[in-house]
Amino acid sequence: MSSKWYPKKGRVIFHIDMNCFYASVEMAYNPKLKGKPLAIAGNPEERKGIIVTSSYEARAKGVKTTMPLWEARKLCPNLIVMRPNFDRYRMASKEMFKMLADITPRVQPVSIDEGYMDISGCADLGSPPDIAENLQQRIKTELDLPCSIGIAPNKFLAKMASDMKKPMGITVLRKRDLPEKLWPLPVGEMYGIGGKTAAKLNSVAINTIGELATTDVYQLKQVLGINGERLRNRANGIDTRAVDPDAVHEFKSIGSSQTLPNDTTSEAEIRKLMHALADNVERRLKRKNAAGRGVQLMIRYHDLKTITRSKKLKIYIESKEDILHVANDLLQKHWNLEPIRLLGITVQDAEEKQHIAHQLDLFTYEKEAEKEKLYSVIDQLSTKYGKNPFKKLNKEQDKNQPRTSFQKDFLDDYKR
DNA sequence: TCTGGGGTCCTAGGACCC
DNA sequence: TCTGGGGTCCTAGGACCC
Repeated sequence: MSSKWYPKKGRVIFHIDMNCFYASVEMAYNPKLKGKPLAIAGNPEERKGIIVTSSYEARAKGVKTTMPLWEARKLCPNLIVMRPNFDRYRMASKEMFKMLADITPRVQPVSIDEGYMDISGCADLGSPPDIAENLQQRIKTELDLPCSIGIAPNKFLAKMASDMKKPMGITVLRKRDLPEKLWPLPVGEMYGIGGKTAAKLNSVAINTIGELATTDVYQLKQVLGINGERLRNRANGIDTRAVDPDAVHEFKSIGSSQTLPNDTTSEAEIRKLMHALADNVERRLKRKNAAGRGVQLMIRYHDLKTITRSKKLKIYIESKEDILHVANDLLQKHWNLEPIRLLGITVQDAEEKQHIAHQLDLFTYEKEAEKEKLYSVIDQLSTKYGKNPFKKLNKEQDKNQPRTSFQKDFLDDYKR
């Protein structure tokens, strides 16, 4: 019976989307909040008072994500405002993903409150709508959290489907449903199309997803470049991306940024913030047992103008001192001395240490003197041998080749 | 009284190499 | 003799998402 749901070829993908996640977790913790207009927001005293999430009761009054707190209060005077409790949200998220993993190992978390599942091989558990129903009920009963589930032959359609019925919705979106369920929607509703792209499309009289689906590819490319083709495919229900359970480990950057209480040019304040940011990045790198090969500094000025300046490195770094060293250098070079509103430090090209191989040996030298020496050697070598001596070194060592003269030179230089 | 903080992916130009 | 074309790396910015 149920197996007729499973196509001979092709897949069955779920997208699970937790409804108003932060607000729902708070209500699960404190049921007295249920049925009330609740908003999770930053600190209004530090001008971070924007809405992060709100309950449906608050949304009914017009409260929206990213709205400034004062505006939300104007729309909804009895709004209950809470600061975020990230530890709670992380715990709830972990429990939720465990329940997904009980169904299949093919689970790909995409954020704290949503993820994909590939249940193509789960015919013995029942029809997809039954599996979805059981999962939704389990999350509701055991965690007291509502979610919506989209069922479709690929990730894009599953994502669009989960969005169609909230809260506690289950929506099936098959290819044959597209003309009726997907195509009438405005292009701006499509995942991957934001304000800018929607405006561009509207300017050439493409207003619905259906119109996007049937517009000539070459015409679309004129407006959107290569992305035009991809979006057109999606609008036609074409998306071959796999559900990848490992994607969650393949992070590429780790950053920290913060808006200052007031715009400032005070070097003491700026230095303090730079330390805090570098410290935060170091802590999170450690938690992931990772290191990175580049540092990016972000400066947002008083007028909201934002610049980023980055520096690629020849070695992997992980310590606060190294991160700060590079970030301060960038700040010194690029700060135009105007009042600063926000600073951010990001470590780029990050990798788990176990994947870094030989470079690791190099940054385990902990003593400052050794490190200084290392840096200067690297600088000399890079002028001598090109941009990335270590890459060459690795390649050659990986092949178990005898030492080249290059490697000998390097080691001799380093010992000296 | 101006919109936070965490990310990813893509583009485009210049440098540099072959 | 007089300037092609492909490829990669680096950097900065933009768009988008949660």
